[in-house]
Amino acid sequence: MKIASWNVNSIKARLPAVIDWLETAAPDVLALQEIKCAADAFPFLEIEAAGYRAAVVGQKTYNGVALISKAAPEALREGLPGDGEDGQARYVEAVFDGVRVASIYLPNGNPVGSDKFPYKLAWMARLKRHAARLLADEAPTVLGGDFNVIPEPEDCYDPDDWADDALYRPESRRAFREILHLGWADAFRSLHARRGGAFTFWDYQRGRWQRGEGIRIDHLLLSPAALDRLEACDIDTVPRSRPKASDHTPVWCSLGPAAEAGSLFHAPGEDG
DNA sequence: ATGGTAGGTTGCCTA
Repeated sequence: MKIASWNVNSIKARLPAVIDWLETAAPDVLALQEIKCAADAFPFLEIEAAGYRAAVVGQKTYNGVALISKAAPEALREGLPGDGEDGQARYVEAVFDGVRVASIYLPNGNPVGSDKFPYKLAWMARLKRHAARLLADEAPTVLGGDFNVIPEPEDCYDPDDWADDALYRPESRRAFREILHLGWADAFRSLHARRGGAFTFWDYQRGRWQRGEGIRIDHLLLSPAALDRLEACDIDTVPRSRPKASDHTPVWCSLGPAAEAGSLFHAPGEDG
């Protein structure tokens, strides 16, 4: 089962690129962020013509997330619990063939001196609470999305350039680690221990793509049951290389079949 | 110290 995440920076501007990627990469589930449109303005017909369906939590102009899938979504959750006053469209979650997948667009948080930074940290605290509850569920789970967090120095072309940015501030990185420490695994790092220079975002400005100066902020966090099934994970930089590209590129993972009941553990003495 | 680009909305915000 192939699961991917991609911040498309407007689904309308990126529709041909998304259709092309669905056809070439053939994910079972694709979590989109920054679709920048209301649900009733989402291009459902074009997505369905490509053989997929869409669960959309939309918003005009800003934010907006979706789950594109081959299978029908079950147990659909629209919005992150914990603040009924929060109207920003940043979270959608559903179960596909027994695997729960979330599409997360975590707040950017810049500039750090503004109220956007505490909003980011409060949102991360809400996400932590929800992520803890999800671990109590038996369904293997993938939290995919634009987390707007650079976890470690090797996830950035030049950490000094980002020292005071909300994406790299200690508070943001600590909150990200707190979620990991609940029992979630960064799928990319699980398979590529210290591979530096692997990025998912390159700023449109200053020729960052051409210079190879990116950051890794799009992540797939796996619950233990999903991590047990992890077979591959990588970043597909091809979409970022094309004309009219999003500033982000897809990250994907593939999960093998679920282990059968009773085969989860080795019998005593089996390993010698 | 600043500006550079892209997208959406509308005379400016977000990233």
